[in-house]
Amino acid sequence: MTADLEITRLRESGGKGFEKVFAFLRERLLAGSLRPGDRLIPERDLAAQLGVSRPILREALRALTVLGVVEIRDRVGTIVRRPDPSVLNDFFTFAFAQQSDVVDDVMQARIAIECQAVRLAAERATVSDFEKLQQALARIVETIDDPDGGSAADYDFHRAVVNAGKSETLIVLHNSLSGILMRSHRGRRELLQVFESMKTYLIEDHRRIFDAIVGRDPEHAERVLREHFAIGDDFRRRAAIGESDARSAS
Amino acid sequence: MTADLEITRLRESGGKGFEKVFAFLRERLLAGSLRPGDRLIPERDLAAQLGVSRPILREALRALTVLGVVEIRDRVGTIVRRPDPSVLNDFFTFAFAQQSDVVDDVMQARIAIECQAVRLAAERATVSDFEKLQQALARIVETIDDPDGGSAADYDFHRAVVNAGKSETLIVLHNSLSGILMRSHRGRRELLQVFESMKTYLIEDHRRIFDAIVGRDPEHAERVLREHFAIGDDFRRRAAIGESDARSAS
DNA sequence: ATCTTACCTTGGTCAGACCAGAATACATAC
DNA sequence: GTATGTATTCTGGTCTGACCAAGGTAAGAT
Repeated sequence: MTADLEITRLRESGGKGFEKVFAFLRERLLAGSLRPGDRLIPERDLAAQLGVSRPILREALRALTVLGVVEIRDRVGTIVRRPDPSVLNDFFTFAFAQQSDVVDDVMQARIAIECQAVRLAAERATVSDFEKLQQALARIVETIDDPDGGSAADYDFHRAVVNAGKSETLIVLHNSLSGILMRSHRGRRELLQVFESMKTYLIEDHRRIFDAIVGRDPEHAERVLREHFAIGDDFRRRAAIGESDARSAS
Repeated sequence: MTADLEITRLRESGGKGFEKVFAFLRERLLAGSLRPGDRLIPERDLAAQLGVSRPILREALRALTVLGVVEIRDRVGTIVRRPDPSVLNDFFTFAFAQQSDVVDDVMQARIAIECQAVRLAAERATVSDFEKLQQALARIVETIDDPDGGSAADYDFHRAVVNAGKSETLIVLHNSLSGILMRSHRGRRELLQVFESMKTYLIEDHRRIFDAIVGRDPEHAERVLREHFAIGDDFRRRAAIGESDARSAS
């Protein structure tokens, strides 16, 4: 069997015990000889077959767990999972925990993702997507005076847009990035009270984005969305320098 | 000390041993009480303080290792690292190992990243970036008849563009995505021999992208880049249906 | 045929031990 | 006084064997 051969090779391959085992399992997972849904053999047996102790084997399994590749179920067994994008969230959380100044940088990535997604959305969105967008739009209008709810509604709309793009990768990335951004500045929305004109901006912009998607116009959709981000950024800039609606009416 | 309080709280907090320890360390890392460069206390002591056995503690440390948050150095100690984007690569590798049909989907994300990056590049690129782009451009011309070298040169140029955008997040994402794409279809470039006209496309397009960046025109830069991707996609489409230059000269 | 119950399996954890090499302290030689 | 070499300590890396609790299962009772 190929399996036995590989195990033999594993035994004499260099590296520490953990590295060996991890590399072995990793290869198996990547090669596809272990597929989602499969249940690994019991830890004791597997450890014996791989020539390591159970604690070491468990280190490797735990490592694969945080990567979302396998799932260790208590008193049941270790089963192979289809990679879950949520682990990305884990990583991003760590990656951007320290410096909060990277928020603007992460925002650039979010803009990138959404601008591409909105193009795809304009091409691929289904009627079902239209409905969801419409609902999200309605919620934005409803919650326009509620900072918390409004923030959620805003996020839901953007998520609906990305979902409508039908790109798994973009959806995954957008989710992770949004997670960071939400954790970072939760109260950012509060400047809504400062700028009365922002309400119109919020409603009108999202409506225009919606229209562009329904109108199947990728170019226009991206342009509007990009403009939307730019204006939002401008609002924040003006809030940062302490401007108010009165003075900014130029 | 706050530390002791937290440890006390940890002892009685629910969850399995591993979860407890992992959550504890995670919190510490995120909160910033453990900063990059710090060395954790020895495993034995830490395990004792946390009220778990060493194997369990090691599971948690190993988990943090694959997340790139800490580094276990043999016979030295466990030190906190600044999160390394390369772990993203690890995840993406697993995530997209099975289905090769997601390649097109990942490509969408790459396009998204690059289009945003090229805009930023047009705004932020330094003279040093110009030089690197120029060099990459020259290499594309040199290696136009060499599939392997040409592919590398192409990649280098695009990477230089993203780097010129000066967004750490975009750079990280682009790296990971490129890694997947390169692993997936390594020989894709071979259709170069089929389409003679592709040579001109390769050289001219990249030159135009370069010019747009130097010209500080974000809009134009993105448009050209997007067009570049579209044409490349078209080449692949035509190759897929077995077309050649002769028939495609319309 | 269905319900109980005892057993076996499996992950979760612990305690203590040994190894090898890095780090450090210390004693010696120059 | 400095430099070199050696002994000790510290630290991660690993193993062994054991115990627990609960899910699964099959034998036994109803």
